[in-house]
Amino acid sequence: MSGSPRGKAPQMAIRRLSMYYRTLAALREQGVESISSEHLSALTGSTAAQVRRDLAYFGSFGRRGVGYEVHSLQTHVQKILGIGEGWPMALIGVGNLGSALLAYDGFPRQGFRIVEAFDSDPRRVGTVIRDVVVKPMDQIKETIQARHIVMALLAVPAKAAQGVTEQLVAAGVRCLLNFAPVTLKVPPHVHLASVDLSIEVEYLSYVLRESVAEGQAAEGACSDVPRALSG
Amino acid sequence: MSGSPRGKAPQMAIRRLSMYYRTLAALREQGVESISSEHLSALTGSTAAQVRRDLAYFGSFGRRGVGYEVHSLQTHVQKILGIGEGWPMALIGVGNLGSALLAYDGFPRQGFRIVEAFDSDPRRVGTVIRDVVVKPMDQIKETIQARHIVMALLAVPAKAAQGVTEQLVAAGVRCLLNFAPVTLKVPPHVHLASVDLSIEVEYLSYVLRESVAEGQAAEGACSDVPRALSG
DNA sequence: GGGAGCTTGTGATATGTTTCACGTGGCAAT
DNA sequence: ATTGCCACGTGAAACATATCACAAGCTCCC
Repeated sequence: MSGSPRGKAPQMAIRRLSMYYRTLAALREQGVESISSEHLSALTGSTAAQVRRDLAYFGSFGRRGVGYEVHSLQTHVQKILGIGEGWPMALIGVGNLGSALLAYDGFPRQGFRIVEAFDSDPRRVGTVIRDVVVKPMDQIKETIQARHIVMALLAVPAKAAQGVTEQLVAAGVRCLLNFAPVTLKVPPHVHLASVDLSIEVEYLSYVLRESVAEGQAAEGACSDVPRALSG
Repeated sequence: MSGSPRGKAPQMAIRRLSMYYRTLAALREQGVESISSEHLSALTGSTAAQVRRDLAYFGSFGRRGVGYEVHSLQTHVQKILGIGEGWPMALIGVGNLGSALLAYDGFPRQGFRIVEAFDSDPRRVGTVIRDVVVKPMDQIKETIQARHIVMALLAVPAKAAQGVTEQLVAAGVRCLLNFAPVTLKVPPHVHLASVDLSIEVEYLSYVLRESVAEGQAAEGACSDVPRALSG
């Protein structure tokens, strides 16, 4: 019954599943065949109960008294997350950050690939990075529709972000990962996640200031940042 | 009484304050002098009650019947977040991502500056990017201590991350923003936040899969990703 | 000065998430 | 077989966060 959620999983649970997945992959490479919720939680900075609960949202994958079989659990988590569907991705904006995203080997390793890249700068159009040819912006719609791309990475300047978003939505994109420091408006059927460096740095600035202000040593400042999946 | 929190603010509240801050800065550039919680919430993808509550954790900055004075509120939020303390930052790892971080203009704009960069690759050591000279790894400790750097951005390969982290902690760093896809272990007095691209993409993959599976049109798929500060 | 209309700040409430604690099932060894 | 131990799965409790709804306070206008 691995496909039937009992109740719906919190977003944070999904994010933790990603971490479990990565850890399981590493364990498998090391030849580890079985693991307990206790051990897995130690490796991912979670708690044993949390690991069990997170998995329980989707089914029952372990054996009482024994633990989880690494390979089987990895496969289940992979299915849950939709890794391996091999969703092709488009990248918009091939500046410093965009280039870094193209080169990021974490994506292909997890089964995601940037198959198209776009930029508005004529000097970048036509260049080839990591086997991907940079195309001009006016080819977004036809390319995305032709290749049935549903996920896009948005690495354009803040000012251009909303306009590009609308083009992408019009082209049929269903998921957006935004790197621009702006609040994007998208229709309800489009899913949006954002990586906002300023927010992360300012959050650290806040906790730093707070811990300095409150005598620092006192009340063992928690080093965990739940939302940011510390670690 | 702007400095006295009544109860402690949730992490998410802090992250939203970052968004309010950015929005207020933009409003000020546009010459807007006053704003209501209703309007501010619309601009940041929050709700009016949430805006008021988030601010109320730190004081009472508005005027009933009127709203908030943009400049004054921006100043207060800036103080709360510790922006303007001008914490100098160190960057470890000047690969694709590291270079992008050096070039990211969102940091200086918000008052954060990368003042030192390090890399283990001899070919990169000595190069200058954005006025920052790349130094070898063995100078981490002395440099960080000499310049009293408390925040570091970690853009090294996953395998090197834990080792470098320990060097940084030993050097006295208090805050780490980690970009490597690993679970870092840090002592309790060190604050840690992570940006993990695989987690973001896999989360989108999950919600996409979910929305496709559940008939997609049904029950207006929520496009908001609280943790990721959608938009 | 007084009333109308607006928006904040905040108790109370509802919702969501994590943690606890233990029943259940499974393995190993005697 | 029986005993002892282990670790999962899960209802219930505790905790955290978000939402509601309204009293308090301000401004403007008459």
